[in-house]
Amino acid sequence: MQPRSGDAAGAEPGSREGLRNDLGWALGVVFRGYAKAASAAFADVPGGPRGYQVLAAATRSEPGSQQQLAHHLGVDRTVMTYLLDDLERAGLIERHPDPADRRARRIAPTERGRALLSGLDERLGAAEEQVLAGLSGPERESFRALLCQAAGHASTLDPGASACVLADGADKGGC
Amino acid sequence: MQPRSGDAAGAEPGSREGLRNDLGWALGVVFRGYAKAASAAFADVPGGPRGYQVLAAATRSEPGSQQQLAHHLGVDRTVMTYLLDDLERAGLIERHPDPADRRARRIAPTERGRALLSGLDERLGAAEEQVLAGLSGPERESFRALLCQAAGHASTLDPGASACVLADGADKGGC
DNA sequence: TATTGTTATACTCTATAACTATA
DNA sequence: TATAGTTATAGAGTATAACAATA
Repeated sequence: MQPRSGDAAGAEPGSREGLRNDLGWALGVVFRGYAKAASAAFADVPGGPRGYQVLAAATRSEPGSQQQLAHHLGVDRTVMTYLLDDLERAGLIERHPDPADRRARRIAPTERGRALLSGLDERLGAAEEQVLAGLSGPERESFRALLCQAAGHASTLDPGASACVLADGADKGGC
Repeated sequence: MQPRSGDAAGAEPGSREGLRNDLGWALGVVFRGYAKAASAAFADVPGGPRGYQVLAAATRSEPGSQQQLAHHLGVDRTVMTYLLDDLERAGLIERHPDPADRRARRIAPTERGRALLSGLDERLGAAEEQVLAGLSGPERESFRALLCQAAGHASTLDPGASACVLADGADKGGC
């Protein structure tokens, strides 16, 4: 099996151009790898990885309205409703009407939600290590920093910028 | 509008832990940004960004069988069939039976496919710049290198490794 | 029997539109 | 009138299973 493709045509002279393409390929590989690892790690959490993200945002920062949080996580507001339904049904978060604007709702973690979250952080760490396994310690830090820098810039371009709302006073986006 | 969330609870002391989470968030932001930009750039290409990736692989490297290419791009083999159907219908690629294994098919670009591809590369460059806008020139190169390193490692872990098949003799995965 | 590619089907995820309540 | 959230519906994308041809 596996015919060992070294026999056929092979790379062409113009393969330098082909390398540029690899940003998209590499981004896809890493993203899918992370999504897969995170989904496995959070299999028992309602909503999976995004359920975790919502719980973390509700616990550790000021998530704002449902819509702001949805935008921050890159999901539709209707999806956020389903996500919060599941988390609330599981007793992990609660929706409180915002006194300032009674149309909006503020998301708060329950005691159970807070307790669960601390355990989940360890699992996330393992999943991240799996994705960054090809990098050394210093390389991982560089990669994290550059990735967050790019992401912060991209998210601030978005109108109604999400990151600014979540990270009080932090000017670097979500990082 | 926009109540300026600086008034409420704010970040908690334990926000250091929250930062670890941002790898997933940043990865999502950058990936979605890239996907969006690439989809817009390749709106008229059958299959969008992945149609481009297939066309590029068929033209500039040895894509192997449909299944190998599908694995490399992280899609199901059935999806690859639909993708190739569209590209073939548009006259961009052709499927030739593999003489060595007549179950398999080798994908080859048509003249029209080759001509289209060179024009698409420019569009891709613009899309990439958009995603990396938050990074300086040297930072972009570092980011590319680290990302490809991580992706290369991740894809070689996969059994039936995809990158090795595509990159003749290249030991660094697809990069 | 196992594998490549295809097809048909079912499922998941996401987006669209219509509705309630507040502003 | 416009907006936050909800709900129902439709759509895109994806995976599962069964099939034909070949190994």
